[in-house]
Amino acid sequence: MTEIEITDVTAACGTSLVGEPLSEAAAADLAHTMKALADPARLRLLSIVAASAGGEACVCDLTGPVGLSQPTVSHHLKVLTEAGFLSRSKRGTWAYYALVPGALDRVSRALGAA
Amino acid sequence: MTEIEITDVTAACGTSLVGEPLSEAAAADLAHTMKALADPARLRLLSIVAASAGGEACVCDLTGPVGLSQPTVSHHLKVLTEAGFLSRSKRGTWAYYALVPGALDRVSRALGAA
DNA sequence: TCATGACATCGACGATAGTCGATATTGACA
DNA sequence: TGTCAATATCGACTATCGTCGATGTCATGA
Repeated sequence: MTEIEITDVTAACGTSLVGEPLSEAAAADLAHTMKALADPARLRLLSIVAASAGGEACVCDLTGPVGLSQPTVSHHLKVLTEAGFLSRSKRGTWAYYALVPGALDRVSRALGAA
Repeated sequence: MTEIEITDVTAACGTSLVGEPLSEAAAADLAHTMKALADPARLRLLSIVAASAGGEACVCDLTGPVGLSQPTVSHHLKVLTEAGFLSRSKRGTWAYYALVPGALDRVSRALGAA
């Protein structure tokens, strides 16, 4: 992989699990998106960011609550960002992560919810 | 793990990602449920079962479309069944798998959708 | 310019997951 | 009872993932 993929979650938009059989490509895209959510540390990071004041949090605010090292937290945030669930804005020395609006809703719809 | 877990998907019911920070246990439960959906083969199996006539399909109808060996398909179906997404009913020599109604909807709601 | 602090990247390790061939199990049928 | 067909389980291999310590990068401020 030579380039960073962004807004991966949009790739699974329009496809629905319960409609017709997923193509091989659509299944791979959706699986890649779901894989970003298939980790307890990443789910907790998402929920903590969502519950933070201003809807954003920096890495230093996240390492404590999840009980993981700074490199590990940074890695998980990168996975979530590349999957299209988080956005990153660097201000000074700090990197603030925020939920991408509608990203989780797109996954919900891909799962067949109306 | 000495016992088979059933209706795993119900464990994540009532919790929402965007509400308040997930507890360690809730995150582990939801991650386990999402992990069952984080594989292209399993997503295709779910969609094929959903699109089958009568809403159910036997293993022999599934090995061909997904292009995997019979033991591998059987393994994926077991994961989906233990996660609460599929139900298994054996009639004669055949094992028919069907979608568990509402299972995917519960995941959608856990993701924060209204 | 140099030191400090926040974050990202690297390299490595152990654990887990997906896949297969071989084999066991179970039900149907002659 | 014996054979065959459908499915499940087992054992092994490979690949991928989560985690960490060490190090690199960059902005701030003395």
